[in-house]
Amino acid sequence: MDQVARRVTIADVAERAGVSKTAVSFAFNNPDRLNSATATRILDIANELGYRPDPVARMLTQRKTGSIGILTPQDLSVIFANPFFGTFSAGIASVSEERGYGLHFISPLHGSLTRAIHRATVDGVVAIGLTDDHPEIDEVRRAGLPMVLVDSATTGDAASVDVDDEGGARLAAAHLLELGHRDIAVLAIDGPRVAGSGGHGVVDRRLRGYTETLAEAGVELTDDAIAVGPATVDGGIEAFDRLWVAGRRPSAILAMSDAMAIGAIRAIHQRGQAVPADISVVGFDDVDLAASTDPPLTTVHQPVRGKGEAAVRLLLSVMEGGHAAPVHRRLETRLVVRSSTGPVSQAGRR
Amino acid sequence: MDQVARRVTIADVAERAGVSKTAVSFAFNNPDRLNSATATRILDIANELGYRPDPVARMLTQRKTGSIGILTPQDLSVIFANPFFGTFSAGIASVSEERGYGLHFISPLHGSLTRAIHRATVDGVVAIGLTDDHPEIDEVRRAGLPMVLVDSATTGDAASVDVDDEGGARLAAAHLLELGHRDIAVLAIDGPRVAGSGGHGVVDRRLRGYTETLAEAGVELTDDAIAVGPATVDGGIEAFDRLWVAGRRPSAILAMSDAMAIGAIRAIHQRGQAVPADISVVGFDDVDLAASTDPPLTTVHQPVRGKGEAAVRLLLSVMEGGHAAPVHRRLETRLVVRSSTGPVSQAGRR
DNA sequence: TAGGGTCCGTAAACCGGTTTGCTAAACCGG
DNA sequence: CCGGTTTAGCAAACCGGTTTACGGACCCTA
Repeated sequence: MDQVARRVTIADVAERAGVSKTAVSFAFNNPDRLNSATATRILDIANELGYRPDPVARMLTQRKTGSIGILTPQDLSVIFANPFFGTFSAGIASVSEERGYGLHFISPLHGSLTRAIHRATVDGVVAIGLTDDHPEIDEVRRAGLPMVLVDSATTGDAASVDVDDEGGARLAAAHLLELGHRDIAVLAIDGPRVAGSGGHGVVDRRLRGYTETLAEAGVELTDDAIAVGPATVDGGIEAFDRLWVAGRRPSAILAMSDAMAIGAIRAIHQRGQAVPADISVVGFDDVDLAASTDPPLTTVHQPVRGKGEAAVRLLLSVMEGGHAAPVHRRLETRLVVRSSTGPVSQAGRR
Repeated sequence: MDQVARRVTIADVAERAGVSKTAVSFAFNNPDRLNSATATRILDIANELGYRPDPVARMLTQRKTGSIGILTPQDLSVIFANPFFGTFSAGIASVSEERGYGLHFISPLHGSLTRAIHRATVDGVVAIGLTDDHPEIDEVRRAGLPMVLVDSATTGDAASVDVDDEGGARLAAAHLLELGHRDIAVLAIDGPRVAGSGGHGVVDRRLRGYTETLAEAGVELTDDAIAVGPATVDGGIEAFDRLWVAGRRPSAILAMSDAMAIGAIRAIHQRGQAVPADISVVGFDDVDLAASTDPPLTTVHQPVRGKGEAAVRLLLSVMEGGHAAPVHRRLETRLVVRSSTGPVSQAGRR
């Protein structure tokens, strides 16, 4: 027994059964082509030998992998820390599982998303948070992979699923204005390449919604009222703290994600302030737990799970049919008012 | 141009460059074997043609896929709804990304986990929540894949990572006893095959911790004080509601996951009761958001992210070295007391 | 000038399956 | 008994790469 346990191949089964490889292959994939007695005999022997067709070899000949990729421009270790992503993934999974596809997450390997793309064995890709100008998009395109963009900028020729970010942001800003707030700070999501004007699509759109709505009410949103961080609880804490130590004392916060909003609330409490008595906070996403936070979060609802489902459905239709023109879907957002926002406080306001 | 856009293969590049396939392969993987001028010329031509080595073909010859699998006995669409899993995945991702591995999620396809395992192209598997007696474990073993079990029953011959579930559960139960609670209900996690005594390892261990600790104080935990549901917010809501409509009015709840605990709190509020004034709630996991719920959750802390990291590290060491004896790691749990628990109320208790 | 090393490149085998003709035998009605 | 149709199974090509073994050219040394 000094022999290393080699994998059982189709040839082993064929030899043992006294038939050709073809016959074995047929027994598995096309039993009707064989005498049913032979087929079951082959299957029995295969089973006895513990033979399982090598999925990689199968992929190679069939030119399909049976799984779809989820492309993220940031490390999964940070993306997964955002509850938004869990819900989004649940949406993705629900339809891909139903359709028999596995899930493969593609994230930058050693800093290179391009490298990760070339290593990935998938039949199609859902790219989340990649803007059109990201060079990696071309990489996927050149690889000949069907793709749908989620939360990008929908100008391109690829199919896409988005939500009405700008509209949602406007609702959030308008809500705060209505409550009398004038000194408002923004907690923005930190993309991998946030600098520059053409940056992160979602961030841009939301920011535009905030800025314009405030501007229409005569309130200017200056750059130093915007703090940036990853879309996580810790990111929200740090972003708010940076504003605070810089001396800003806003009466309200517009956070671009619920995770950041929750972080902000935590940081606010740590500074001895109350929400919403001293500072109001509005989130974005309306994740599952937003209704259960202390205080329950006022936030912009987007159909997170539905977005994932729609993305995969669209991807599958691109993979199977191939539309003439790329489809762009835009889902609705709405404001959900809970208890983290309230009228601006008289006391302590300058 | 009626020609379908065929993928550019290594042969195309070779022909165009007037060299052999071998040379092209070397240019990519072993440039030193070639005259550097030739190598760059080949690379240039490859680039110009838009050639990318097919990852599947590469996998086949190299006998490795460059990605690790995460095996879950339940549909991802429900697993991902639990914030625990996001954090756990973040842990997994952080070390697998660092080591250059992609992530592939393996969940039951059309109800069959076995089928999913055979389709999966991975170099190793982290199985979460699979008990030793699950037949799928053998399937992985027979496929010759290195594997580590997380949250299973550590009796087997496979490497494993667990936490001290029973100890944590004891702390939770003891805490409630100390506060004077005697009428206590349990919200248990619903596994795919929860029935039977040999069922879900984690559930068993936690339940044992609850039961024995209560029993030592003379409090019996009867079957009708245990409600079962998926480890999600909705699962917690439904489980509590079932207890409620069955007429149970416990003064405290032991939930096996924070998501369920939060669901329970929501359901309790809906019934017009207060937490912890009327009913105390203890969770399990201590997810990121547990400190931010209303009220902040008293819960059993386990190092969720660390568990993911440890699992992958262990898996990689199995894949690379291959230990003589399987390693079993057990991480600590501890009770974090926040505000969802309080002394049993005098009023209204029978 | 023979012998021995590098350097550069190639042909062919190989990874483990699937699929496409093709053939030989059995079957079938007339 | 004969031509035509099924039925059952096979050999070989193929998917797209990697790797081994080999050989020619060139250089150096004794």
